[in-house]
Amino acid sequence: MTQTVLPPAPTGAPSNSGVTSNVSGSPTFSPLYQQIKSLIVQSLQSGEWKPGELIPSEVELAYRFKVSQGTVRKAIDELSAENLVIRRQGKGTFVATHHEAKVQFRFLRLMPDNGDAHQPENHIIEVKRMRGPAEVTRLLDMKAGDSVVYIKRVQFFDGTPIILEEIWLPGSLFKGLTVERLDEYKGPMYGLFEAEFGTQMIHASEKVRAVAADEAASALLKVAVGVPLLSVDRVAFTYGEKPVEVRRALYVTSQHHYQNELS
Amino acid sequence: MTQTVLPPAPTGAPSNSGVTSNVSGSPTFSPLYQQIKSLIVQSLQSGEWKPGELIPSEVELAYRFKVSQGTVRKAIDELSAENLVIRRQGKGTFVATHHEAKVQFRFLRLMPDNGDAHQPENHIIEVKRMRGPAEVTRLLDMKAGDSVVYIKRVQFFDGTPIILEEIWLPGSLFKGLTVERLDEYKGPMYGLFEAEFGTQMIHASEKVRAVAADEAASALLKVAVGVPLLSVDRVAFTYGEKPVEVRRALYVTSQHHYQNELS
DNA sequence: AAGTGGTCTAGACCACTTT
DNA sequence: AAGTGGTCTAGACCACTTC
Repeated sequence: MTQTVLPPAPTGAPSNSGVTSNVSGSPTFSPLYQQIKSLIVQSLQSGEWKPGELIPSEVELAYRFKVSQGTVRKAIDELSAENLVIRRQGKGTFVATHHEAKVQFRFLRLMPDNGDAHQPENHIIEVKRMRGPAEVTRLLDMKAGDSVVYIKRVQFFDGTPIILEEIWLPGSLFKGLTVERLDEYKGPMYGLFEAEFGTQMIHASEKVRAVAADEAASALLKVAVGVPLLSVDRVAFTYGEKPVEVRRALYVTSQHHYQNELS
Repeated sequence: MTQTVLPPAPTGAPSNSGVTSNVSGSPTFSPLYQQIKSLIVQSLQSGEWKPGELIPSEVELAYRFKVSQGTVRKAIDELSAENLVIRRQGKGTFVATHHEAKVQFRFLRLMPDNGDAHQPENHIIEVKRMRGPAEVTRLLDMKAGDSVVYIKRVQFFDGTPIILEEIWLPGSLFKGLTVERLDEYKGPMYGLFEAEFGTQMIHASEKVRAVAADEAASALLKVAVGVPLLSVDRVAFTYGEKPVEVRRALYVTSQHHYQNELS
């Protein structure tokens, strides 16, 4: 410990060549890794790397953005924590996709009280284009009266109707969406949205209440009028916190429950 | 870029002096920062640093554990992500406490449909010690028939009864818990558990259903029999994934909702 | 053997808070 | 000025996957 080697060439503050220079005192300061993160999100959003695909390695991204691998790593770490990408040691980093069981559990919290979860069976009741109701267009950040796609469906578990859903989507983003398209598609609806319409749902906000079954719900869910149902109002978002789906669901919770982890 | 400075003294693989040596091929391998994390959790659990208090700085912990500051940083980063500690730039890292609004929202997801959340008013109905029901002792990892503390209470928001709860706690951990103790305590119940009984709730798992109000719920929540109520069955855990509370709550959701973020 | 992400170190400077 | 966490770099080796 007596040696006092000459200090290495001072690296210190990064030069930030290639990315917005972080001048001290700059009002719009943001850390380099956040800027890198934004650039990666832009590439995800633009479709440069599609769901399920491999994105460039950390070394390659570091070279592209002219930053250190550690900075790229921190950016990807956060994207991984937000479930936008999935890291696999030895293989690389992949764009998250709804064609995976894990992801589907994140967006459907309904579990059977005992036994394992099965794939639900979809019965589309109605698909139509319409002027969006005021509340829907407000939640979707659209102009009043803008066109939306409306979907009504029932989901069966083991032959029993459990979920009744109404869904509203921006008409501009889901032009070719028909009942046939929905019927022929196997797997989760968000998988269809991702594969056929290039819209990736990355997070959602839900309001849950207990309500009584009305005549319509009673008929479709095969329960008596007045039976308690779980009402789940969802707004789902794609990249950039842009709302792209409004959904109102009713769950029969006599044999199922909504599972939630508080942490 | 032409200079090729002589390489710095090879540091390379860490010697790991002071902590379990990570011999390659060891069957019980775990990264250094995970071991550090466990040691920090032990200190939290033992009460060496109490809720709300400052823990030692990264530099100090690095010296204590004989690892680099970066390794301590990664350990604390994860603890911060898990809400066990809170980092404050310039000040230090603090042990998370239930005496904070933020934490309370994490454990009570009920929000008014419009307007701001107010502090609820507690009305304790009953507190007693009893032999734990089979399902309760099972969920709490206790032996059948072990002693538990039972609490029944109603919570009022703006003078209206909204929540009816039954709570079961291990008798051994909550010896002096009485109705007076609960009545005189202002603030969230988990704050009392933390301050008076040294038990810190760090996460919980909930099963949510819609049920019909029975006679008892009807009387206490001032709603008609049969009205749909949100049923929330919770198991709460302290350090080390140890279950220490079972709670069954009924929420009136005509003016409130259970808020949940899917991400 | 080569490439990927995962861990660990060492050192510099920045932003923020307190003394 | 001193101490804290926050950012950034550079380089090493490890664990895992594929060729």
